[in-house]
Parts: sequence; structure tokens; C-alpha cells
Amino acid sequence: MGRPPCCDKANVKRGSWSPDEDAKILAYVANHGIGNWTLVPQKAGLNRCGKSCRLRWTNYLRPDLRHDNFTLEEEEQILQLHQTVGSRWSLIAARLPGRTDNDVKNYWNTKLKKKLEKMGIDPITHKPLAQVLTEYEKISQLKSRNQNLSLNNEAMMRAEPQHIIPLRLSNTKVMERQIVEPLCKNFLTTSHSWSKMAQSQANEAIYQETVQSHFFSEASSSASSASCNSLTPFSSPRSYPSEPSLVRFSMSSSFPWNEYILDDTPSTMNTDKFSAPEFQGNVSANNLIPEASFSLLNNVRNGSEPRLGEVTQAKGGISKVDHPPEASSSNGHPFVETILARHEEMQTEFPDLLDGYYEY
DNA sequence: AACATGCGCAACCGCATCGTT
DNA sequence: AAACGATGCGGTTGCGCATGT
Repeated sequence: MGRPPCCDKANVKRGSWSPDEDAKILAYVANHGIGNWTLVPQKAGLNRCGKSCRLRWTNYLRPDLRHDNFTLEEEEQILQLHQTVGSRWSLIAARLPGRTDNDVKNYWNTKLKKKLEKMGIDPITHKPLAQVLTEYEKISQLKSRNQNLSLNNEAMMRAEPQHIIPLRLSNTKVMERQIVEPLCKNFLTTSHSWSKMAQSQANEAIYQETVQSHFFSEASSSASSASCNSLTPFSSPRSYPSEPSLVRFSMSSSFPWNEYILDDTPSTMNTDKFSAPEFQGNVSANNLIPEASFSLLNNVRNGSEPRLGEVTQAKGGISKVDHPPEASSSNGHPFVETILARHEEMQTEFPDLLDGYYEY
């Protein structure tokens, strides 16, 4: 039963690779190609674990890898993709030819994350830090208020389950498997556009079923973090804090949101970076997500980096940073206008529930 | 010049999933 | 069906170099 262990971990070499070892891997791959990495150390004459060999090849020796600095275009792409899929480095790297997930991850952790923080942007939510803090405060207040009132949330939710579904994020595994993964796969690896996905009744059914069952069945658990509470459903679950935060999903079947995804391509969007076929039709979907970080980055490049004070002046839930002309803007955008109108409408209907939350 | 600190990157670790026995 | 290894992935660590004091 089973297989023998790939290597004797106690007796294999670890640490940095020598040029000689690299040469052996390269020679082996040139002769035999890639496959069964557990056999590589033995066949190539290396005293290394097969896993280590695979890593060395994947992250460093592969001939198609680029070892130069990241370009501005790549930087923008990483920001946008991170905003969309979170810290799914392999997915992001798949969009950047010649880059590995390790490269992207390192670049994010050493450069981009700090850059965003310096600009007053939360690198997890891509929202202004002041906004994130405000949200967290309001969520904390709501939580304690609900505890004090012993509010019968379940009865309330059953009364309007299709409308507003609070979702505890402490257990995101189900969401990842049934929602995030399929969407990410569609978004990143196929010709399926967001508009097609939006049209998919099957997706919506899975989405509703999953989110509802998740909310009604899950017991909250785990540790705490204060940084991230208002998230797009496409952020990486692994990046979520475990604090049982609440995120609302607008699930009103009467609101034809997918129509807007189909048709609203902002005229001011810089379309160059979306010219690849896999991005066709995806532009609008990006607008569903706050673009504060991307806009701010552009401002920095234009020499007009906003100060934190400017960011905190914002109000109302949409990005408060002035967008440069080339970045997409919510101003005058039918989709966003409708969302805002809907927001106001629902705020009137459910003032307690909606107070302080963001809708995208 | 010597030491401390910070930074960037390569490598490792641990987990989840899938495939094999 | 169960046990186990292979693989893929994201998070973390450690080392070498650069910069600051």
C-alpha cells in the first residue's frame, strides 16, 4: 500500500544551490524532460529532495523565466489582479509571462504592499485605510448591538433572504470551492467573459444556495484581525482575517445587475491593458470593485499622490479618491448610478442593516 | 571601520488535493 | 476504501547584500 518516501529528508542537502547542481538539473531536464521529480535527484546525481529540485526548476532554472525587474505594466496588472482574486499568486503569475508565483509574491510583499500602505490604502481590501477602519468600527458596533438586542436574525433573514445576506467569513472554504474557484477559472483562463458568467443562471443558483446555506448553518469561529472587513467576494479566502466579519451580498433577483455588466463599458477606461482576448468583456466587471489603489498609483505616477487627509474626506461608500482621467470613474456611470440609487432605496427600507456597509 | 538595521530574494514549510497502490 | 506519496500552492524564514548610524 502507498509508495516509498521520495527521499531521506535527514540526509539531503538543503539551502542555496550551487552552479554545479543547477547544471545537473538543466542537463537532466534537457535529456529527459519534466516528470516524476522524485526520481530526478537520483538520476541527475543530486543529493536533494525531489521537491526541492522541482522548486529550483520552477522558480529559477526554467528557460522561459524572466529575471529582470517588473515593469510598470506588470505592476498595474498585479494590482488589478490582486484586487480581483486576492493573494492567489499562481493565478496572478499565470497572467504574467515569464514570472513565477514566487516572483509575484515577493514583489507584492516587498514593494507593492508597502507602496499601497504608504499611500494610505489597505493592501487587502484595496480601500483607503480610513475607510476600512470606519467600516470595522461600524461592524463592531453592529455586532455588539445585535448581541445586546438578541435580535432574531434568522427570522429576519427568512423574511428577506434574497435581498440581503450577511455572510460570516470565518469559514470561507465552501465559498472558495463553489464560487471563487469557478469564477477565477472563468476569468483568468478561458474565453468566458464576465458577462457570460453574469448570465449564467446556474452560477447564480449555486451562489445563492451556497451563500444562504453558509450563513444559516455556520458557527462562527477562530482568531481575530482588524484589517479586513468589507471585501469583494473575489478576494482570496486565504487572505481573509478570521474575525467573523459580516459581508453583505445583494441578491435581489429583481435587480438586473447583469445587464449592466453586459453593456457598460466605461468610455474613459484605459483599454490597452484589456486588449487581450481573455479580457474582452471583463472591463465592466472590474468596476464592481473599488479602484482606489489603482487610481492612487496612477496619481503617484502623475505626481499628484493624494495625502491620507484627502482620502479621509471621502464619504458615501464609493472610492473617495479623485480618479485621473485615464482611470475608470464612477461619475456619470449608469451602472454605478443605479447601484447608488439602489443603495439609497434599500437604505430607506433597511436603515439598520445597511448603515455603514458598502455595496458594489 | 564596525556594527545595526532593513531589504530583496531564494528556499523551505505545511497544508490541500489528487493520484496511485 | 484506506493509506500514502506527488504535486501545487500560499505563507514564512533565512541569508546575503545595501544602507544607515
